[in-house]
Formats: sequence, structure tokens, C-alpha cells
Amino acid sequence: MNTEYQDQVTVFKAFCDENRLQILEMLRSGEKCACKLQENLDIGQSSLSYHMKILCDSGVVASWQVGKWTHYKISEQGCERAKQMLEAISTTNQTDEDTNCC
Amino acid sequence: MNTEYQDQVTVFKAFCDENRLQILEMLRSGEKCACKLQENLDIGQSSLSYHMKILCDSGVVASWQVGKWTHYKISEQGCERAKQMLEAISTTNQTDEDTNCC
DNA sequence: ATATCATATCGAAAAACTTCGATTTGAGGT
DNA sequence: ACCTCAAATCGAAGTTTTTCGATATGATAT
Repeated sequence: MNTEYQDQVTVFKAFCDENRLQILEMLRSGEKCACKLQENLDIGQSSLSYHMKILCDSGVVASWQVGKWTHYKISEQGCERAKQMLEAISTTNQTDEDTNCC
Repeated sequence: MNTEYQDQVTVFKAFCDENRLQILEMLRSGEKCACKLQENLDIGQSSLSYHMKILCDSGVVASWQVGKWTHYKISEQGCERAKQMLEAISTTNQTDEDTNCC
């Protein structure tokens, strides 16, 4: 039961940090490699790597290697999954509108 | 610049905790008062109150008083706002697809 | 093979989040 | 006015997240 929600936590955690949101905004304009992302952020290299891992784990960002460099882009598929999750969470299914407890 | 993202963090934080996701699932079937929510959760009264505050601050949940009791329900408006945010975050606007740095 | 460079990982410190029990607040009931 | 009960707030403890500097890994170039 608890593990059921763990998936959703992993996804939405992507959007719960200002640095990650800034990274996502940068990726909106097209794929980027880590060094490019680093330029506009006020964090160290290891911190960026940490955030990119969280973003990739969420599925919202995809990465691939090109030589020494790691490239990142927004994953359409991952975003679609996030949207579906949000839709599922927020859609009411009024089964007991009348069952008031107090 | 930082405050721009703070809004989004506040919204998505609602979905980043298993207890809060469980609360949201309970609210999907209709409005509930705190005591009803408490029954199905393994946390104390003050912790529930803490989570409800985060949910209400996000806008995803709305609350109102009925006598001594506080009632909660999913806010259609708040959910719509969250969806729009997610849409905005994940929609690519390919302005520099060619600008590869490395 | 050695050196170099980009990124990932590690370990520890700092910051933020979550939890609890105790107290406060605020609405009703007597 | 006083008591009771539901929920909010407080302060402290426990847990998780984020950060950094140092080191490891892995690919390329010399």
C-alpha cells in the first residue's frame, strides 16, 4: 500500500526544488549537456549531478552519452506519465458524497 | 527569479509525501472532516494538521469550518492550476534545438 | 600507457521536512 | 462563566534532502 505511492512521490519530487525547476525550464528550449546547464546555476558540479539523477529517476528527463558528455532532454513520455498521474490523483469519483461523519 | 519557482514548489509538494497522497485519495471519494481522515492514517493529530496545511497551501485542497469540525475537499480550481503548471513545465518550446554546446 | 577532461559517487555538514506530545485557540454545550 | 471537544500551533527530536569538496569512473586524446 505504501509502495503504491512511492512511484508518484518519485515523479513529483522532480518539481519540488527550485534548482530542478530551473533546469527543466532550460531544457524546455531544447536538449542541453551538463556543462551548459551548470553555467546558469549557482550550485557545484556534484549537486547538479545529484539533481539530474532525481530528474532522470522521475522519468521526466532522459539522458544519453555523447563522448565524454552527458546530454539531457525533457522526456515527452515521462511528462505524459506525470500528467496522467496528476489527472488520476485529482479526479474525484464521488462514491460517498452523502457519508458525512460529524 | 527564485520566488518564481517557489509557487510551483508549494503546489507540487502536495504530491511528494505518501501520507498526503493517501489523504488525497480519500478525498477523491468525497469531502471528509479531519476525524474521518485520521481514522485511516497512522499519524498523530498534529501531524495530520501539518499535512492538511501543506495541502491547503498548495491550493489542491480546500477547507471550511462546520461547527467545531474542519471539512476538506479536493479543489477543482486548485487541481486545474496544478495541471496548467505541469503543462507549462513540460511543454517544450524548441528555440535553440541547434545550439549544442559540446 | 598516460594524461585530461566530464560526470558520478562518497562521506560529512547543513538545511529542510516530518513527527510527536503538550499547549493554545475557538466553537458549542451546560 | 465554565467545561468539552476538534483542530492549530509550539518546541524538540528524528529523518530526509541538499550541498560541498574530494575521489572514483570512464571516455578521449596524445
